[in-house]
Amino acid sequence: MTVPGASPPSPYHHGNLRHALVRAGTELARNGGPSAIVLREAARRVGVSPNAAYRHFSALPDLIEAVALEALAMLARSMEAELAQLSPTGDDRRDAVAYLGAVGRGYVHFALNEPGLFATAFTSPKTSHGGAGQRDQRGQGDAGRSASELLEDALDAMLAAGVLAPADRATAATNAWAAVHGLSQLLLGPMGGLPPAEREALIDASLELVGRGLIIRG
Amino acid sequence: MTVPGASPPSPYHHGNLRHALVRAGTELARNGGPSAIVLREAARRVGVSPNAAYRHFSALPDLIEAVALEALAMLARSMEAELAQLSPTGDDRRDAVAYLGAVGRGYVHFALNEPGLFATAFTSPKTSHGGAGQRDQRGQGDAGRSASELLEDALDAMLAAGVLAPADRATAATNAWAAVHGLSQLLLGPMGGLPPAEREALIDASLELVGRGLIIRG
DNA sequence: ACACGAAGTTCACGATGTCAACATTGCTGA
DNA sequence: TCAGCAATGTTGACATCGTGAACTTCGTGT
Repeated sequence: MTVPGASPPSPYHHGNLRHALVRAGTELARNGGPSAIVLREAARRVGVSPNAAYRHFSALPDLIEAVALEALAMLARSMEAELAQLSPTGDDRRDAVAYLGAVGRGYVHFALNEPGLFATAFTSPKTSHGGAGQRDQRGQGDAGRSASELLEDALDAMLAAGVLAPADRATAATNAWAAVHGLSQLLLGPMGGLPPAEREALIDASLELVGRGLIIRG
Repeated sequence: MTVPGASPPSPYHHGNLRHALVRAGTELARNGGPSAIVLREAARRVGVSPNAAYRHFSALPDLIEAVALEALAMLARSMEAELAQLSPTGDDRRDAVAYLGAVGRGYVHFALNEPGLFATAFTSPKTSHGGAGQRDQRGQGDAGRSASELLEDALDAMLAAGVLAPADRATAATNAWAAVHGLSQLLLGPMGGLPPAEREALIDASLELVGRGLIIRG
């Protein structure tokens, strides 16, 4: 019987080298961040010559970009996981806010659990130095929604439930994203080594502040 | 006439190699970010052999760290510049809030004007991958205050003026920092290429949200 | 006057990204 | 069916990088 995923034993023609290299690169990035993604090492782990990679990536930054996309997908999955353990109360207003909170928590938790991949996900393409770029809409989770789409969904729900002022809708995504992204960055960097308890408290406080800023006063 | 800053013509013994290397490294980081800091290139620009650097830095990460500190100082100076063009109204409450706004604006503007240095400033020491680390309290501006100290000053002023609830004081710094840091990151990355007008508007909206979240309701 | 230590230099090595030329494979059209 | 072709890997080579070891210069204190 032929196993569906297994490639027939051909020393040449790996089967799906591209995926294998991305996986290896992801593993490298997991500890060590984007700068730990080393083309030769990835090839070595896959058991292929270094230059074979050039059949699938124009150069190193291309591999890194592919890994970043993979990381982005994992981010989305982390959010989905948090959303999954949400139990709707039936109160649309409350549920919408809870939705947003779950999205935020999924984001921060991914950053904390996978610092290397998180850093890689937001290492901008080419030139590597935080420059501009919009890889954006790919990197989807299991439900086929990207991280940014999940956030937009939450905000739409809030708008529909009437807890978000229409005037704020436009900037809400950026503001919420910024708050959560910045928090993650700080928790990983300058405020690393914070005891988990305090950390969780800080996350909650931060998410609450986002809420306070966004939610219609009443 | 001997120029004050010029070192006497000694081919050996550069005079202040360390500073020179940091300056060269800073220039490299300015375009290209932390990964563009190349020890050999820095030495080359200073006109010295690569290994001379090892008399002043234990290894590459040490140089990068020094450049990061320099970048942090520039960040503080950017904030100070924004603060300088503030004209107090005499209304403590209003002034305190304006102070916080200026700090935030200085932060974001530095990030936008010097993306490479900004990225370098927040590249954590060693291992390079966003891990933990607290270089923190150095990297001061011209007034001798670090970026984080300037932020704390603003919050203290708000507390004194009664626009910040004492209960919020503890988490305020992190929240404000996170919002501004995240915004910078987004503006540089996924939302790069945003027309300057919209960008400024977004910055204002974001800073206002921070205010809304922090300022005592009334 | 002179040894000594700090600051630079040269030589050398292993690793990396990438180019050019060559080898192997599997599919495809006559 | 089978020759040939494009895709996929391989080998060899090169410039560059970070870094260790040994040597050289030079200002200084005794």
